Amino acid sequence: MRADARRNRQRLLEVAEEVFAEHGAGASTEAIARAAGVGIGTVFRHFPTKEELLRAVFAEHLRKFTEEVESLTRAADPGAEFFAFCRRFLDSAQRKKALTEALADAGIEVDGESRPAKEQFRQAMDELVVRAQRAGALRPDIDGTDVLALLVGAAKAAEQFGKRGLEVIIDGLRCDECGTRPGPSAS
Amino acid sequence: MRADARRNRQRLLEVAEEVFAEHGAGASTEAIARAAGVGIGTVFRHFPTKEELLRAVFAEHLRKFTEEVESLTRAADPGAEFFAFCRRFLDSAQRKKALTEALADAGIEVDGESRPAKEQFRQAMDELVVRAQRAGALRPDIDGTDVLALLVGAAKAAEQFGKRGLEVIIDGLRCDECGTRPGPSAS
Amino acid sequence: MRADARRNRQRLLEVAEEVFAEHGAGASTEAIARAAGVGIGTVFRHFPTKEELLRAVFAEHLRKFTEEVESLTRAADPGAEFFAFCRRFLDSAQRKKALTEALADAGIEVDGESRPAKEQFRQAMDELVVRAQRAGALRPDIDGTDVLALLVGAAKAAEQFGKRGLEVIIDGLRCDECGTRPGPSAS
Amino acid sequence: MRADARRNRQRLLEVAEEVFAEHGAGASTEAIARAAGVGIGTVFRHFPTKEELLRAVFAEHLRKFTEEVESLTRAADPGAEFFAFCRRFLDSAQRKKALTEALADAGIEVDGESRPAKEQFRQAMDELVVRAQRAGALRPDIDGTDVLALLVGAAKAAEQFGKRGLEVIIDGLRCDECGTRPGPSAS
DNA sequence: TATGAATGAGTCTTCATTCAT
DNA sequence: CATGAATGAAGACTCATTCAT
Repeated sequence: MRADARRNRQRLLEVAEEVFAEHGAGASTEAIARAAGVGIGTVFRHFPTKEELLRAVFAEHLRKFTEEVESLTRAADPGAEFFAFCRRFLDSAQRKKALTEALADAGIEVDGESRPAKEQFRQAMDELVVRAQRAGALRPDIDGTDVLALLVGAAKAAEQFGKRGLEVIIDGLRCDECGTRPGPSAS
Repeated sequence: MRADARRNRQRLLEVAEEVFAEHGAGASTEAIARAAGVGIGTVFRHFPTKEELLRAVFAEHLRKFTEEVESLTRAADPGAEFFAFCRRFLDSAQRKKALTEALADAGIEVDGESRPAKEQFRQAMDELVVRAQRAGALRPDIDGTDVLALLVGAAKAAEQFGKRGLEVIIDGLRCDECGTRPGPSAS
Repeated sequence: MRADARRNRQRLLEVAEEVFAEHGAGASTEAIARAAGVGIGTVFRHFPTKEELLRAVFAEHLRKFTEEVESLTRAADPGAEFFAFCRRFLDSAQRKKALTEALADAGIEVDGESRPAKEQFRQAMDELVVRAQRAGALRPDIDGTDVLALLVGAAKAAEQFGKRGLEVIIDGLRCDECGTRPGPSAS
Repeated sequence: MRADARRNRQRLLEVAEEVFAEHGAGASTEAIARAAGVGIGTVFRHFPTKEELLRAVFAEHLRKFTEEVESLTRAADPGAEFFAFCRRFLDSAQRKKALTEALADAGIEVDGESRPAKEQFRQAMDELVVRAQRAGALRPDIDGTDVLALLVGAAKAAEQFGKRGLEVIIDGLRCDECGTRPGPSAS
């Protein structure tokens, strides 16, 4: 029986991610239940509040995202991989405005449960950044949080203006002229 | 009597800007009426639809913003002035998330009335950018729209992460090494 | 000054008749003010309540209608004139559903002011009927009120089904076979 | 659970018929909810729009009415039964002004769902009329739609003037003197 | 007196949440 | 556990009526 429940919960999370991504956080709980093929009561059994559902969806999103970032730290060319990651981020952000905005909130809300997840996520980002910096591809005066901020901002900008802004940001991040730039040389 | 009405309308716009900026576009019309100290009927008399109210608030915001940008094109040092403007933008965007997001939409919705206002705004931005580029302070391969995109993105990022991201963007925008950078040298 | 007022009042009555006839009694007072080219305050100065406006419009309608009916009692051929009147009634009722329905209420509401008007109207109808009856064209067991009822009903029916129903009613009203019909011979 | 819902829906229909009949279609949805002893949300769950509620009430009314008419076509004396039906119609129309008016619209609105119901209703009326005509009790130059029109009109008239008008109409419908009347002898 | 801005009760409708089945 | 019917607070919008100008 609990297998059913777990399967339902998972399905709900996936469907909700889909629906929220498409219609924003304003999507009705009923719409999600319908899309998941369950009764609305089931949604509220698993997530007693719409906010909790949103939180859970975001947590799942964060989890998958963290996983991806972590996997990148095993890349051969950290510099190239870093910038490829940036571009990939924008692509995926297209269809997930709401979630990307939620991702932006990763810096703020410090309530219990998702704390560790956020911490892990930040560590992964930092690791990614540090490796690229060590490879001399990335300016040394920023950290993972800064990069996330810039990417979220770039995604926001891309919503309306296309992705040209990202290239400026990337140029600002590069360290091609590390030696000549006045920026600090220590992390 | 029309003086009263105009005063009320103006007051409503200001209050609505305040309220929307604080609580987002989801703020209830009633809340705005309350904040303005008028009955709800008055709000709807001036703005027959919530959307029209939002539009009007945004139009006012855009107008003031355009004015500011235009005033900058008379600055002595276009380069310095440009970067100062960027920083000022972020400061003012703090208290106006919703409006800044609406500003982002300036690129999209092309419905009748606000069209000219947007066009004027874009021209002002372009002028600002071109002058900074002529002064050799700004990379030549971008235009006013790109800058707006980046600033909106930076503001979005700053909501959660502070303003450090802006510096990266600014570094990406600079043209200290115009000659050495691989970017195109023509506008 | 009072000339202005009187002219305004008259104009309002006419316009209101028009508007109520077209959009029903649900038409907004503001719409009437607009159509009359006056401020809404003026409407309420002349008719302190929407209901009073409706009443006044109806009273005017009734007055004109009574006039017409009275003029008919001077006709040469009372029978022919009577049936012509019936047909004319339907034609004019087309564009004035709401008023015709209001006319139906002439039988009911017995509040002060319009009492005499209704009485006068009923007398005119009775006179019209009696003359047709004396001419042997109309069955003798009905009175003006009955005829009004039938015409109002026919008008209602005609809204949806066309005017064929009227002919049946007319056949029922005729007295071609007065002698043979079992109906009572006294009024 | 669906049993409950069905019961509620049925109850709502009945109550709504009552309320609309008494206060007209302008009666507030809230009033109906109150009268039915349910929350307003329940009304909107069953009938997502006030218009849909009105439609449903009318459809139910039409259904019952059609049933009654159909049952009459099995009567022994079609002529007597026909006129009895006319009189009964008026009686029932008393308490259902709004619905009777809606019935009048049966001739007009031709939107999807209620189409078949209206068709069935009209057939039943035609059958009723034809049988009375075959029995020599009804003039042959009219059909079911005409009769409905006349009855609706008579009901409207009766609202204000009582039922005497109906007798005139009935006299117009009779065929006692079919041979002598100038009306056409073919259907 | 005319005006039209202001008012707010009332209307339809949505949606998160609860609970009987 | 799942279901979906019931709930009612809240939101956008309308309109008769009042009143300052």
